[in-house]
Amino acid sequence: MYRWSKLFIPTLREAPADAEVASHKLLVRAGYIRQLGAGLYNYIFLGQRSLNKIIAIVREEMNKIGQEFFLPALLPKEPWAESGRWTAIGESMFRLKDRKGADLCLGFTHEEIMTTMARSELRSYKQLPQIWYQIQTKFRDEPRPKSGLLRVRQFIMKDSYSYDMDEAGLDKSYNLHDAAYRAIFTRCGLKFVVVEADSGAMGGSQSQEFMVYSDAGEDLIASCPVCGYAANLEKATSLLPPLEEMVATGDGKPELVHTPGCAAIPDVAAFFRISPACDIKCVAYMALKRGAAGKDGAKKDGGPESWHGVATFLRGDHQVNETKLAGALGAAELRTMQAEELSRYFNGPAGYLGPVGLKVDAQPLGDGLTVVADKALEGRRNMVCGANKLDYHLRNVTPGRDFGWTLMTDIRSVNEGEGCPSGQDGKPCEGRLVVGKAIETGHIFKLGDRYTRSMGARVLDENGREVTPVMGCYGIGIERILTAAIEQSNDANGFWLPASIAPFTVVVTITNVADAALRETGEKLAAELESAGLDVLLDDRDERAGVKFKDADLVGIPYRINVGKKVTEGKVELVTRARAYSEDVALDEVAALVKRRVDEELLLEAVVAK
RNA sequence: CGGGGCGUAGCGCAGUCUGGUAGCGCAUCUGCUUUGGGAGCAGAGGGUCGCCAGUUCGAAUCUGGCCGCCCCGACCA
Repeated sequence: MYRWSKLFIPTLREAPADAEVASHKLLVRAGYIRQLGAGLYNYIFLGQRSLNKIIAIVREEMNKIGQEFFLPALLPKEPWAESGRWTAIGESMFRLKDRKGADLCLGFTHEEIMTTMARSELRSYKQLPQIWYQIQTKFRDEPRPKSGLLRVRQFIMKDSYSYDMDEAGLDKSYNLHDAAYRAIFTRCGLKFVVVEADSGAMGGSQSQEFMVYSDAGEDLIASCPVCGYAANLEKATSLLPPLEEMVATGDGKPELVHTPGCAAIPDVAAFFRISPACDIKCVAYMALKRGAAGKDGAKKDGGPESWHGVATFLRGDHQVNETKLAGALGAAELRTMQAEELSRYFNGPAGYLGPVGLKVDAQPLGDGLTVVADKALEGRRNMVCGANKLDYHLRNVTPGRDFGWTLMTDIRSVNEGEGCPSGQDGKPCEGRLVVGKAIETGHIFKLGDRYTRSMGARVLDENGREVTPVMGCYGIGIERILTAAIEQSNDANGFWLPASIAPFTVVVTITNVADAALRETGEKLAAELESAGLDVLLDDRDERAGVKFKDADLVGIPYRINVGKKVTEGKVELVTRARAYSEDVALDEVAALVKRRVDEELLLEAVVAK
């Protein structure tokens, strides 16, 4: 039995000044964590205990579908060079050299490393499918660690990898993970949503994220309250209401209009008395192309890097989504054009850039200018755009007739209030999208043969022919489960965790340890609760009752039993932290009652999980 | 990487502008009193003022450099 008086639970009355989000403040105040450096945290007793409970749930559910491995975190360069990611993953990877000067890195993820196993060991279709997972530390040199445990440089991840003979097999492995993840997050008491996610520039056909709504989150989700459609903003699409086009003037061909001082979209819209939706804006980028590895992994270091000019054109009231854009281009990185680059690719000044008269590359990321037109410009007519000339715009501009592009695709972010893109039987959903912030706690991913092919994994099928297995990868951020749970359940006094992941399920508070009778009763009750199978913390500190109540409210334990004056009447107080609800219970019934409540909670989660 | 802020005792902060040898609250330790919502009284301990260099008789304070941490941004010209 754990006695608070003997433990190191350094609670703080005040939050550290540099903590912003609730979970960060409370994790520190409750004595779960202490900061070591930017994005680096020490996990102390209560924190480690809670993480271990989360890990136990993850492990239990994962063991139903896969096998646990444990790979090194210190990794040689070679597998990464084969896949092309030694260069493709830029500065996010921690790199180091050993005493012989050989390149190593700290594990960022483990597709390559798992696949070295797969290719050297898997030979026959009879051995597939395989699902291998590990629960292990990951290292990422984030540009900006932030928000306590939400974005850190070292964290624990459950990562799994599936190997199947074909797409149908991959579908099965993927669906097994989908179900396992739903069970895990449900058992951890999270109110989560599953959203369509960006599958990235590296290919892959499908991916889903498991999200917990929270203002502390870094992702934006578009969702439809009517049909349940939900997608990361990096992926979401929407239906746009039809627009009234401008009436053509003159001969209907592009016409130069003097628009002095109208560099910004609102000025242009006001000048022409039009909605910004009838304006075409230009956002110019430089895109980084990194050489990928050859198909057989022959090119060990990938090709050279090069920057290419990209002009994007979209509606004046729309925003570029750089994830979509990078995906469409196959670019590793994007940055906005500098002044000198603008003058190299365009004749006109910023604020008056337009698509008419540009020399457009036929292939993306060639030697000239890649032009990407947003899909929402398709079918539009008589729009306004910059004339590539100071203080001049063009009107009567019709996409396709008056200018061309390298590619036309969806590169914009959807906005709240736009129409839901889903529908059934040809009938569109009538819902309007809402956008909310969320924490990503899990991500599952169909990779296809991206790694198995580049690394040369092959097995023989039933007919003795060599085939490249297809792969999926699946991740869960362990600390993020804890963080998200705290974000969704806290108040000014502290937080409460679901019994399944709380460091203790019940704290027995002896209100006055100077009273021998109370102390004895508390000890006996704690022992009774423990033998009922509950994780009990006995608060036997020689502190005033108020101090112990405050601490108990702070540290995330869902139930508290106060052993106080009413013991003489054979009663104790049961406090349910989530509802701040207090009830008197007979001393000889309280252990059974708490046990029943906890079991009901766990059972409910288990049922929902199925 | 760009911008902003901060760095003084375990935590939260004042002192810096105007240079004179460091303080407050909480926490900690001792004693007494107290014991149902972060107690009271009395006493005590604890700080290379982020680091380095400079200016000065004298630097937490002024100057320069560096380091660290936090926040915003790294998308609409």
